Amino acid sequence: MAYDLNTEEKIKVAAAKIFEEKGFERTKNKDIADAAGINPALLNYYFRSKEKLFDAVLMDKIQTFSGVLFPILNDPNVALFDKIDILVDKYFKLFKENPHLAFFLMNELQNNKANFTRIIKNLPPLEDISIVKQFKEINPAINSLQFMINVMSITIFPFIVANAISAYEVFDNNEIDTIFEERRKMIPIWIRGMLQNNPVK
Amino acid sequence: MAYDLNTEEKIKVAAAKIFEEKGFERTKNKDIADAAGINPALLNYYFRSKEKLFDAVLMDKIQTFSGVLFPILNDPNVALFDKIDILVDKYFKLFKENPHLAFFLMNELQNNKANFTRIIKNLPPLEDISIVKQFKEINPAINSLQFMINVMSITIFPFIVANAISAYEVFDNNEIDTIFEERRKMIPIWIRGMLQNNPVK
DNA sequence: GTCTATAGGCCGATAGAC
DNA sequence: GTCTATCGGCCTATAGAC
Repeated sequence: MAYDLNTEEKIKVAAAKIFEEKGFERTKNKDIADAAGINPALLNYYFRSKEKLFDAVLMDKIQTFSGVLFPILNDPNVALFDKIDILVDKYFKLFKENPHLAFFLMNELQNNKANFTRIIKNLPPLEDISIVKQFKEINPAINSLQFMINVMSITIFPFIVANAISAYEVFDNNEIDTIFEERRKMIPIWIRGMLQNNPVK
Repeated sequence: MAYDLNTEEKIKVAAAKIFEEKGFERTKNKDIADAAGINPALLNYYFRSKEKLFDAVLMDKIQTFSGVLFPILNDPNVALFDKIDILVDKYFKLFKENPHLAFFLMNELQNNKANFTRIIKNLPPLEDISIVKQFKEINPAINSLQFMINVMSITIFPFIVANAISAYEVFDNNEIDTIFEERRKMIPIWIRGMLQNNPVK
């Protein structure tokens, strides 16, 4: 915890960490207060309620996640496999710094539909997004959406599982790093492989 | 709710459904009692505590999930791509019947480490599992674990997300069915494509 | 702004009647 | 076995002193 934060910022930083690890219900105001080194009553003083604090934190996290995603996917000046390369690279950095982020957002996507609905409804239609057009150029017969699903799946899902099982000591940290480092390099190649081998459905 | 169940079974069936949808904390004893059509006190009479009821339900669900997985992956009489084909097919059926199952288990993998540790520690070593050997036969240079991760990722992750976003009405149910039906057919082909295109790391 | 004290609600568990 | 009534703990929120 940095010492130059004001009380409001301390609360938000601590809350972000603990909500991400434990979710809304299992996080108690006292947990946040202890982590922030403040009195629990201050949480209500600054944020009115636990729920409003949570919403503020959630919005930040959604922004962090999608701020990585959309600018890359929708930049027509970046070629398809460069896009995938950059996307994978950025998500690997993001999840390394925020190991619970993917899991947390997955959870909230399920629990907290109101907050996500607004965001999803504001996205441009799929067929207008640059990467979707690029998939179609390479192979007009394929379903671009399926490839987007595949890229996201093989990028994000392993982080969710790896983080969940990290406490089980099936692999040590070095092994996990090696596995992910290899994935970072291979995912664009795997996607290429999927595309080449793809007949009309 | 079937009418020929005894009270204990009614409670467990109702609990399985609601715990799967909402998780442990957000599920109240009263929710289960209402769904089962019984008095909330009976939950404690039969299962002693909410937590013990949850554990009983969780064990069943882990059994359902892994009961699909391991017999297929470890059967040396089934060829590699037949394995993948069967695996994908079975999981698609399972998740269609239990839309929240993958999400629920993902969650508990994170929250409920004690219950999973025992199970994971009892698995055979990776290199002894039939499908891992078969990956190595096809291409000795590849890392089989990575392909297992890829198969599980592109199979399971889309169900987690699709279910979570189903309330958002981005796609209607027919579209979602079509997308998943295509995935069911394509996943083995995609995996083949990944393998062919894979140099030594 | 920050603290202590406590109100007030919710919920799991149990006692005890039937 | 099943019900009603209630206890007791936990936790969020707030009143009020400093």
